[in-house]
Amino acid sequence: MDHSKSGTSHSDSLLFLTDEQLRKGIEAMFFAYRGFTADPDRILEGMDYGRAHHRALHFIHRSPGTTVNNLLAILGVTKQSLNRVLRSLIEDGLVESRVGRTDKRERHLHLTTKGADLERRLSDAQRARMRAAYRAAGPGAVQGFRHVLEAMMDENARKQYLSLKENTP
Amino acid sequence: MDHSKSGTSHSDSLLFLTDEQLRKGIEAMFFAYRGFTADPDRILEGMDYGRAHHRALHFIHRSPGTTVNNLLAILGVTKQSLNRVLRSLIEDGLVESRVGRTDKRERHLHLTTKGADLERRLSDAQRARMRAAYRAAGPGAVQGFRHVLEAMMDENARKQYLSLKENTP
DNA sequence: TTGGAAAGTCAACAAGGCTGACTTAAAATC
DNA sequence: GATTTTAAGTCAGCCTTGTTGACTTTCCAA
Repeated sequence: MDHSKSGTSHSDSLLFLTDEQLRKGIEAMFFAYRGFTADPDRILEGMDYGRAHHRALHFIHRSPGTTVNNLLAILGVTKQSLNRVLRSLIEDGLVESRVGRTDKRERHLHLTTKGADLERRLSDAQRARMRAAYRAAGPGAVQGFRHVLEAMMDENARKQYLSLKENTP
Repeated sequence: MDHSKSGTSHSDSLLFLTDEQLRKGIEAMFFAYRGFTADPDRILEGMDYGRAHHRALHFIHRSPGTTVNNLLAILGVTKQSLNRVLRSLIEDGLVESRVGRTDKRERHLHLTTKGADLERRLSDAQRARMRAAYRAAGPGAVQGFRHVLEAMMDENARKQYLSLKENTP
């Protein structure tokens, strides 16, 4: 517990961090995450879908042809939990599940036109908020934001995050 | 949709942001939030408590004597949802509910010694991760991180965030 | 040919959200 | 002083999204 005079804003390279500063960061994460999910949540309410469906659509869009196992690892949920979500998306014709060519046990997931449409609505909203936040915070802030978030991830998640293709910062 | 040459990292003041860059930010939020909640979740698993209890403990610790209505506004959940959480915390002797002096309808919430102990365990873990992330990202990153998160909040949440006392950045 | 991996399914449960309806006590207003 | 409004609490029931555990089918690989 290092209580350094409470409220000193030294940004020297030794980086003294008071409990106050750290708590502010923690609370910022809490409130910001609510904003981060608010727009997609609003779009999805009324449809039969929720945040879990959004996440599936996002990562299938991002990595077309990904396998179920792959998606499982990225989302960090159980097979049964993902299956419930995936089943409804496939039944409703938003996602297509193709039997693997080389390994026929695998299913490769793709968005249909309908699925891509919804994904676009959701990600447009989310990108718009992100863009506004970046603009408001200024050019320097963007790098710092990403660096702190990356350092906050679990080792495993960071590897997955970095290995998602098109990774040109 | 502005596709500017894909992957150019201009940090000029006009701040051209490609969809790729924005998507990376979105995914960073997703993976980082998992890390952010991982340690408290681990501590709480096995106890009868969850993330909702953690949040209540955090904000009661942060604003001792806060009323139920106040907490409701900060957490952004319904009375019934918060009540379930609060009830178990009070029954187990982690939180004390005191009748208001001036307005006897109000209940003012305080942590007991036992409640403060658990809160400390949880926030120590969360602060340790935050501190490590800040250190890894370097001095400049901290400001950027906070600025972007603040700009990402809903108007309402931002006001609540800023009005939480001891706000010395 | 057999063992193990990928996918899918059924059942049951828990946490933590929600709505709606209603009570009690006390403050505020008319 | 009577009435209305506010703060808190409660009961019942529902939904989403997570969990375990058990089991099947298909198919690759040793």
